[in-house]
Amino acid sequence: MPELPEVECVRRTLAALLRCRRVEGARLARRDIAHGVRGPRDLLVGSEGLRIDRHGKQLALVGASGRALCVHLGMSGQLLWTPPGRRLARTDHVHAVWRLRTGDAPGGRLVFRDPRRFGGIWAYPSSAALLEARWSRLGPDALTISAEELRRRLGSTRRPLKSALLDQRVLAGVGNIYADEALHRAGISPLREGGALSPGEASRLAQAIVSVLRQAIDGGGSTLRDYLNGVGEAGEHQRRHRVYGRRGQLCLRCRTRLASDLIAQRMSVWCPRCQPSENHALPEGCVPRAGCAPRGVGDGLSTMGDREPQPPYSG
DNA sequence: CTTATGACCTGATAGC
DNA sequence: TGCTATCAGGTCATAA
Repeated sequence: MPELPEVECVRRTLAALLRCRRVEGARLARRDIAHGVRGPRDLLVGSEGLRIDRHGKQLALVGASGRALCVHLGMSGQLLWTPPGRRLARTDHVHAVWRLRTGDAPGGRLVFRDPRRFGGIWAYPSSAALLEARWSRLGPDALTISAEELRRRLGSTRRPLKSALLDQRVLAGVGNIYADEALHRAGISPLREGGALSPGEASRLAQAIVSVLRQAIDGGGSTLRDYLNGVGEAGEHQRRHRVYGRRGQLCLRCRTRLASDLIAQRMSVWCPRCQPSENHALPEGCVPRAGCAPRGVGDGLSTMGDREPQPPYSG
């Protein structure tokens, strides 16, 4: 379910809470969603001063002792904190519960819920071990991707761009929603060959990826169905989607009817006019095609915030 | 090696 | 109302 912005919102809403709490106990309701968990310590019981990191769509809870627990929300996962004395909002599909403590007082509970069970948790003796076993296999975090690095990661792949952008080994954090949104903002078709981007196109795409992800984080993420942040709040960014979920409707930039098709088994939506599938070899910095209004003008959507200083995403 | 495909799950919704 | 089919934000193993 959650892509980078949603996972980052979960991280931010939990960071301060976890930093000043200790894990008093943990309960694993389903063993099959947990990996490498042999005892309570693997679930961070006894750990305090928890840090919460993120790479792409994955989270890591790291105790002061160094023990690390990777949490992947998969498609339908939630990591939710509930204050002391409050009952859980939902108890179905709750696979793990951590009982927290603040000094002598109860510190509430942290819950991992995942109806579809595409997510899970992975325990490691250290954050270095987690990095080595999991995060080293991912591409660079999409929130900080540069044009040069994006182009390098795409290499000479013949796959459609959409397909390459969804590959977490190329770039970590982009999923179906933000791939389509970024490609639309960049004016590049999802069908273009991944390895055939010009430096100018790669630059537009990298900027579009970073800015759409930042905007989405500012908007609290996209809540389409059941995404909630770490304290149970829904996001608002779905109201700013320009192509995702709008198949058959008109392009908000040029009023052309949006095209849609399955690419890499995922529904993809794009504007055939703003995002031509042929590379017209335009000079660097050129807006994709005549007839399209300049980006951010006349579409009723502000691009403010695109150039704000980059917020921290770790620690 | 790269790329494509189906499998893994549950729940919401549309259509009959 | 109740049934079935389809679709959904993500990976993973396996096959081509």
